[in-house]
Amino acid sequence: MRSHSCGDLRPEAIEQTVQLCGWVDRRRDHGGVIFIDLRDRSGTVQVTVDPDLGASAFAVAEHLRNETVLQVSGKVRARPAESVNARLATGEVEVLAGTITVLNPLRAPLPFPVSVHDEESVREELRLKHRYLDLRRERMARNLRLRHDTVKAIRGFLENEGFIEVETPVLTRSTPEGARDYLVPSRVCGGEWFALPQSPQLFKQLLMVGGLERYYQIARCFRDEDLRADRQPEFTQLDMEMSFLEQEQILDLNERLISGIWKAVKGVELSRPFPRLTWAEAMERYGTDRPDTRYGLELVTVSDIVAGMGFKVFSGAVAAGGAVKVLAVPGGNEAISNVRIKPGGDVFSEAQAAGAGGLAFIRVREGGEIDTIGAIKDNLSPEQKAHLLERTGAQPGTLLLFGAGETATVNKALDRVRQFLARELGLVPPDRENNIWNFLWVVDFPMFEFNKDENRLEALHHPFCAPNANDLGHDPAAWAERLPTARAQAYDLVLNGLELGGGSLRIHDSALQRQVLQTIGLPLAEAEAQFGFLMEALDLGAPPHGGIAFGLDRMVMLLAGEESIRDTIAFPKTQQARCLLTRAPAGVTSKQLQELHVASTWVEEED
RNA sequence: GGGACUGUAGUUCAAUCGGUUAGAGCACCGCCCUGUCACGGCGGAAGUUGCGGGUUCGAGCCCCGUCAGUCCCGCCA
Repeated sequence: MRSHSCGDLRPEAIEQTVQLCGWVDRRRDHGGVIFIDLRDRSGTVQVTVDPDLGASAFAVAEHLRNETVLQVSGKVRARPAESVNARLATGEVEVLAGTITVLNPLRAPLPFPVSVHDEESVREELRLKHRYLDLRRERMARNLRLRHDTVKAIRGFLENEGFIEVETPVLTRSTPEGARDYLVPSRVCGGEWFALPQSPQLFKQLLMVGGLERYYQIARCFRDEDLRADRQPEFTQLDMEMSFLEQEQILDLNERLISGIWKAVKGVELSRPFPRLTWAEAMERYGTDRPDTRYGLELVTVSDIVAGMGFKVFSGAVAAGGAVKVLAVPGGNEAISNVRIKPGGDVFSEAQAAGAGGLAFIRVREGGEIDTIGAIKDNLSPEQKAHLLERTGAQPGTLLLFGAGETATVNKALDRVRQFLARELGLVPPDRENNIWNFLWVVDFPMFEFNKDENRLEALHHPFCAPNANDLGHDPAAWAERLPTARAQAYDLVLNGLELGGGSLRIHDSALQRQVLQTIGLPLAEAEAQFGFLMEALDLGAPPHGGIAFGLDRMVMLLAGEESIRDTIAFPKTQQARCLLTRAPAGVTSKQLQELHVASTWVEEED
């Protein structure tokens, strides 16, 4: 319901007749004046009851509870300028009402305050149960408008770049790699199942084979995994794919896209090109493939310095093929007490949560003297000490935190400690409105990583990424041998330590595609059964192509300064993947199950 | 699957060491008020302290279980 005359509510529209609709804001009511919120404009209009109506203002207001839906017809009239309280922006005009019609009275008390100016926090459970009320509040209305502005900027930019938007199926086939699928039983093909897409990956590649050189889609994706503040079972991706472009061209285009979004939505001018970091360098210096570069505290590897020393925690880690790395904290001697680093302390707990046994530490004093446990101090030669201080750039007052063990564990622990300390030491801007935008491309990911549980390689991104041509070589006979250690032509866009999106150039050679699928342990027969249609398409004139996908919910979350993507989604689900509003998921009738050839599963589980 | 936090009136919160009849703001209801804009004044109603059990002379508070929400680990090509 919209006021068709809202556009007339400007100061110059004095004495003009208008009709408007909105919600009563009774918290701002006085007996003689009714305040109406026009939610779509975030504006408030004052309505004065015309005495000619024959009813007293109080008699009218009596029927108007907060959030009553009204239609008002009357004349716009000017307010005395001196009585306008601009700070509250309650409207520079008011309407002298000729008629006031209640379009919908409030038939039940409000479950929680809805006034658009009320920023009081409400339990999220309640907000989700009555999401339509929550959406009336200023915060959610603002976030949804911002989301709209973001999508509008995306569509505008890609339109200019020659992209066209194509929809891909939501009912598709289940594929073995990746997250758990949401499954949909087929009634017509009894016993067979659709899966909801985890991403439109294969379809967008097929669109490239179809000759659409530049595709995009605001695509809904589904993954049946456990939820987080930034993970919903259904979420939205900006999905893109391009033919004939090389990695640099794709990165450049996407930098311009992102800059365009930030300019349109935040009015921020981003500096380009965005910095690049190889995956190997990111892991080495930050211990993570999505480093937050808003602060320093970089990790330094000292394995070579401490190898063979008498302190077995260090030398043992190196001997076992692991690493010893240091997080140097300037001023850490002052800021971080021993208690916090030892078992039970908060810094210790961070490292432990990442799987580390603990943290060794050295405090650097005046004159390069060091303070640490005897086991380290007694086994450290003057040369080793000098090397350590030099490589870590330690100054008097610096605290050196050591991680030792398997490289992956050391990286994970020190990454966590680094992020924790950055917050503790106030290195991260605490304001929700993020005003530092450190974009970063991480490139040259490995094709695969080893999965210990399943004793096989698995694709780091997905098994359709093209390997680096130099790593692969030109001899197909050597592919099987060279692939496992090859780098991928893959890239992630990282913003302030969060993964905003990622993509790659794709394989357009069916033989190479088969080889990659085999490398991740998929037998040839199964690869054909699952992905035969892809390999066939690759053989029928597939152009070189590549693409990228951005998490739209996450992007909007960052733009809005929110900490959960739920606040960027109109109707999100709870951590149990339930919709509190519709109470989905829910049971169905046995007739429905029968038609779908699905056996009833209401069986009590053992133990 | 695991760890942590939260749950008190419609709502946001309080309630001392386990101790009398569980309080306050806003919302709601009634009366008054025609230039207010978080209007104001007077009055009122409103509670199975999420649910179940236990300890105790006595439980909102302690213990066990359970439900719901949130954060995190695992998981998320």
